[in-house]
Amino acid sequence: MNAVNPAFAGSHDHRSCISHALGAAERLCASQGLRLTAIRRRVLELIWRSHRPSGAYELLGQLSAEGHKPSPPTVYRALDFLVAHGLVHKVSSRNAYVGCMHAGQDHVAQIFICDGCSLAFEQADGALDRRIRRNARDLHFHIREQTVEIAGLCPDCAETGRDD
Amino acid sequence: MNAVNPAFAGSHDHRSCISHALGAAERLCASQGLRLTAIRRRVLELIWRSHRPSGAYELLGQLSAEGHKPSPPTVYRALDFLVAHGLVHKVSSRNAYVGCMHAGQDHVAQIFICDGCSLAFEQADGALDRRIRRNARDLHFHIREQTVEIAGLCPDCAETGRDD
DNA sequence: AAGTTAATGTTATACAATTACAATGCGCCG
DNA sequence: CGGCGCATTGTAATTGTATAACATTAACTT
Repeated sequence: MNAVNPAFAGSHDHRSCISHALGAAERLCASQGLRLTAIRRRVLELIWRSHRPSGAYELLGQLSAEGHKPSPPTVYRALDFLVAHGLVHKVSSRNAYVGCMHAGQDHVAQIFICDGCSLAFEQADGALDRRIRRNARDLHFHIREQTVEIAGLCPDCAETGRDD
Repeated sequence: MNAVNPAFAGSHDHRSCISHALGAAERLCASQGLRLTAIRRRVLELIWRSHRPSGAYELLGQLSAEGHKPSPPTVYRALDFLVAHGLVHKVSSRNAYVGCMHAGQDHVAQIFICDGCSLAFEQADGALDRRIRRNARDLHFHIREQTVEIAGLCPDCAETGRDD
């Protein structure tokens, strides 16, 4: 797993990232009877423009630039939908949103975010998840959600000395 | 480690929590040549009033109530100081701050936060930390900071069915 | 005492998120 | 077809969170 790292690895065919993500979203919505409406789809596409987490108002700005001019609740509702159905992850430490690389796969994600270039990479280490669940069990704590975010420097930025 | 859970365990002598935290802060500042100024100390005390993460504007309100009337940057600067020196942890998933239970002990914390009563409990599982560090190393990622937050229900709230 | 740096004060603003309510679209059933 | 019910979107206002930029004060150094 995680043999190659699409986000941190040198270059990758990002077009296929996008189409893969959109395809997965469509399949997931179809299979679960969910509606991937125009805004939801558009927000998902915008988020997938890159592997950098997007802020809600950044997305709002991009939608406005297209003439669409939605207001905050519209964007937040789309984001809520996408997050709720596992198509997008919220990056709490940045108040931003990034496309999920394992949509529809039932996983717990850990997200690495580079302080230099802002690229994010998602990992799904089951052993890590289990360790956290075990710790919770020992505390008699019932987990609803895990937030695991690791900030630092990606290989590129570490090498070139970029640090913010 | 973590034999007893001061936050989730039934009652505990919170007065000693506070004095322990303040004492640790004073010792740490003394030993590192840092200045635990009046606001910084006051903010730390306010944070330690409970084991529930406090929002910056909540602290601001409490300071105002005491006649102190600081403005946001003042509080954020105090918080930045406390976080930077490991006296307080930021709980990103809640935009709030909670006292660190292992100040000066060089650890990586995982924070459990109850959706029911908002109590937070800090754990420092070294094995978990090492696992994350190992994953990072495999990705050639240089960690600056880990954010590990687990939301759910504490033993009490799980039992009484409180869920928000 | 003057110079230097850290800390705080002040004003304004940027960014993030939600509340409350209105309007619209869409499926379904009679 | 027409109308009911529900999900979705639109709109306006507000609340909450955080920072920028610059002025002032306090403390430490020589």
